[in-house]
Amino acid sequence: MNEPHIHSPASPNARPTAREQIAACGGRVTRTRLAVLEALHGSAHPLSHDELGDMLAAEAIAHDRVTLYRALDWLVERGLARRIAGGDRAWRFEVVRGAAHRHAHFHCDRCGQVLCLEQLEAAPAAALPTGYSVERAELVLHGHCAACGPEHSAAEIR
Amino acid sequence: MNEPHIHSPASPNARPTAREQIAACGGRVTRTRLAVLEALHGSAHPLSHDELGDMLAAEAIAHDRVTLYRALDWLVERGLARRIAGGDRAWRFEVVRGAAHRHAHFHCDRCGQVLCLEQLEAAPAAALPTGYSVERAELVLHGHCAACGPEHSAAEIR
DNA sequence: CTTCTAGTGCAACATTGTAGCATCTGGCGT
DNA sequence: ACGCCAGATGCTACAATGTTGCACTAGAAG
Repeated sequence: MNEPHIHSPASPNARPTAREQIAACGGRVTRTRLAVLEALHGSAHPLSHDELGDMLAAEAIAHDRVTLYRALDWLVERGLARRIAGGDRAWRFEVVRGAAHRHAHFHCDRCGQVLCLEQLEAAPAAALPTGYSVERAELVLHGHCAACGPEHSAAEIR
Repeated sequence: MNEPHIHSPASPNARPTAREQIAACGGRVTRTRLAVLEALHGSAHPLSHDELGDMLAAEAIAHDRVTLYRALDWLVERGLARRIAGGDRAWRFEVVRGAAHRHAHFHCDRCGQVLCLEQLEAAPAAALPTGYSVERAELVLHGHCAACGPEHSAAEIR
């Protein structure tokens, strides 16, 4: 585990660029990693593989699903991104903004959209049997987003 | 764990048997549903599809993965069972014991075991954007269980 | 510019879950 | 007890998501 707090020499207080973040982790700066990290930085909500794949395809960058998987794995492993398990069995990814900042997520069961709930902190450990150790907590609220409506069956959506 | 087998059709206050539960939902009492529901009732922790499949195979009941999927879907749909998303992309299932009783779960990232944390209620809604509605909250703690050890890499453990 | 190896791309595979359809059977009426 | 038939089952085939192995490409260091 290392410190991704390497700032650009010119602007020590600014958020490091994607390029700087990648280099600071000892990895090569490749178009795939760059594009993925920038896409995550630019998105208001966590992105699925599929969404990222579409974005990269639009930029004619990644021509392979596997490359994307590996780039994401690398980002997660280096602490630059975080993996979130949605209700379906597809991962979502978001950038890690603050070191210890963990927030809950909202998953729309209708359209699959995932939203960050910055205000809601995932409450950590309660009474666990001895020998158990908690590394992280994931709090996911399920329901319907505004676009999908509270209850009326909007069959035409999606 | 706490299975008081005191369920006769004549005692309306006791917990209904699996057979009664199924019949009460308007479904046919088949060996698959019966075996699945009883397996869930008898288990201290949520069971994965795989585990259930093995149990049914041992009893020579379900000869098909699909049948098991459908039986579980039916139980969930009728409110007799509940589906939990683990860290991997396999569902776990547990019986619904009390109508509104929702508890958190612990997922061992090493062996995949899931544990119920009865004391820990999944804290519901916080500030959500207008138009969003929450149906349920899932709180999952991730870490290592006692068998897998807190940090030493026990490579021989699955 | 050359070299070394991390990263990429491809193909094949693994796991988990669904769809369609023929067959069987639990519960019902007779 | 008998037969009916929609609901359940058991196939096979398929879909979605993620992983592994290996040959090839291209960052970046010298």
